[in-house]
Amino acid sequence: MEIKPTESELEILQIIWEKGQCTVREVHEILEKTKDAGYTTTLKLMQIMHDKGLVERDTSAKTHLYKALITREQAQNTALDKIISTVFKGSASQLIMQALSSKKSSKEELDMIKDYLNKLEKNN
Amino acid sequence: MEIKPTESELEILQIIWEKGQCTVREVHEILEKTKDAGYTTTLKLMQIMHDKGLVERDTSAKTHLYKALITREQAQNTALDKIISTVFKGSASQLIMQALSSKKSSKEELDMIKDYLNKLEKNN
DNA sequence: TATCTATTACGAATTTCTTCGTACAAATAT
DNA sequence: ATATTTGTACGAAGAAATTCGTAATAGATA
Repeated sequence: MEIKPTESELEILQIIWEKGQCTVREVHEILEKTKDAGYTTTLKLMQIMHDKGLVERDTSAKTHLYKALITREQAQNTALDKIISTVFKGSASQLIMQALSSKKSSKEELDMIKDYLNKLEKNN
Repeated sequence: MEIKPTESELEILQIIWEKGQCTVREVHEILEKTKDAGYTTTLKLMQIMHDKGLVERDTSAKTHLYKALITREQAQNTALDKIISTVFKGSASQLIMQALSSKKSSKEELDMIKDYLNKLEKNN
């Protein structure tokens, strides 16, 4: 089975992940800040996401409540796989180095990454 | 100015980056191995890429020669920015950790990354 | 109860991306 | 010279994603 949310669907998922569960109105209000689309557009998108099995919803009340059916981690991995194969020649370590060099993390973040690396090497 | 190659355009760019420059035929022959589309489809896509300014071409001979106008690094950064903002809550270090944990690199790669980290911290 | 408002349903228009067929031109082979 | 092969140009069909308008309905309010 394939999970490949579209661009707009990811924008919506992000909001749902953050909140845990959402009404269409809540999603739309947040979306509106950065995007310029009508309420029914958001509604339709969320209905389509439901058809695709990306979200589930509780329809017991008039206002439906949506929850994500895929985790952020799943979406992260799908996204990583895609860009690793399309722009990083299949090399995850290339991606990591590029992210390190161009996205400049703080010292704390770098330390965290280093710790994690050490832990990884120990477990081999 | 926005550079956002589509999925198919990236597949083509990848081949051009690899070879430096390409004819449509060369690109198509490689594409064919993994994809199932006609020659004129590849041609059309490359013409569109030219219209968009993603590639330039030398039309002095009958068979045109295409070169990339954006670098792999640019495309990598655009792609990274996009997924960092859509699925990693804006955190590059999150992306790095996730890549480390789920894409398991070899010992050599891990060492390379660690070296790079040390170099980074020194330069601060 | 009657009216107003918020919400869902859904078809359809729009836009973007992909694919292909056909026409024509240049190079090559017969 | 003519036929065949190889290439580009380009319109348009097809597919996928996004956007919106309108209708129906449930709930809230007067």
